[in-house]
Amino acid sequence: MRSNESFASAIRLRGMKLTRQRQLILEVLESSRGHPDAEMVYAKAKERDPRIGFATVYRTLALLKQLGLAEEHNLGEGHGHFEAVDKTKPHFHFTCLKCGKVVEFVSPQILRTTQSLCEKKGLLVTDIHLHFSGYCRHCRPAGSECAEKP
Amino acid sequence: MRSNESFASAIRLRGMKLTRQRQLILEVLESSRGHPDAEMVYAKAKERDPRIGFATVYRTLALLKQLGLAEEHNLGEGHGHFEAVDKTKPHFHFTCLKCGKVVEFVSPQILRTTQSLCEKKGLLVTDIHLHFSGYCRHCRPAGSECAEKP
DNA sequence: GTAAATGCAAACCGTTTGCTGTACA
DNA sequence: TGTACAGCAAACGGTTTGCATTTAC
Repeated sequence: MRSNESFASAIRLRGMKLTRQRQLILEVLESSRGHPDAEMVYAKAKERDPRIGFATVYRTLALLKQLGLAEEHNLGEGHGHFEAVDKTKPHFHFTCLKCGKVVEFVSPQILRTTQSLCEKKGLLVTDIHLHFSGYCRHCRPAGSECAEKP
Repeated sequence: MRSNESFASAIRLRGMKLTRQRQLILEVLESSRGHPDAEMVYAKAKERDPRIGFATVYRTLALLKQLGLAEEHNLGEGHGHFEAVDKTKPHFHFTCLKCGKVVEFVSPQILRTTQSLCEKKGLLVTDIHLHFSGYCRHCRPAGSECAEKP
């Protein structure tokens, strides 16, 4: 909940209001371990505020994205998945095409390479969405050429 | 149109039929320079076959994806964009958040890093979707910290 | 008190599906 | 000629919007 104060100040800075629902949705997102979609956020929020509506969830998720407190990812399901941002830990996602498992990755090297590409082309990169898909250790067809190291 | 024969054989191998519409949609995709969405593909196809329908476009794009002849990308617009695959040239996309321009990237280093991550975790990667967003050279706010090299 | 946000339902938009007629093999 | 496909329109699912009401400030 440490981001609650920064949320409050960012909101007030813009002349917006810190409502019960907005706080709730941020809390739901921060306490979610995985990558909930809007429906899951709605369901979890509804447990604590049965009167909350879908529109509020979507509007608040959009607001959190704008404020840099949440990220939306396309994990290959055709709809958005959300995640509270921890700026100290940028990471990427792998989705198994068979079992649907999502694995998170950290790769400082990819961040570095991206930064260097950005500099070369004069681009200011604000977001990196790197999404792998394929087959995880357990769903991989036997004899596939990607060797597993012990 | 060099992929037409491989398209024909791939199709026949599966007991499917090589229709006028399927050939047309592949040709439209191959002759498109950018990253058309389904609607743009439909519009271009319709110029040459006014009776073609949306369903055929979607079904054929899905087929081309399955056969590895087309890729679908999320370029941050909330709907799919398509591209004919040139297997010799895997690349990534940057979208400018202000002017919408899409820049293509090649980075063997990122491919290598990805491959190495894949090996370490025992994952078989079949697809890499790397999408940057931010501001291009012309839309970048002045004084932004990402230095441009001459 | 007043501007902004909520909740509801309807609209929206990209995509998929069921069905009947058409055309490839 | 038989089977897969096309075209149409209706359904679908996720998301957005308009509007009356509520709420934070």
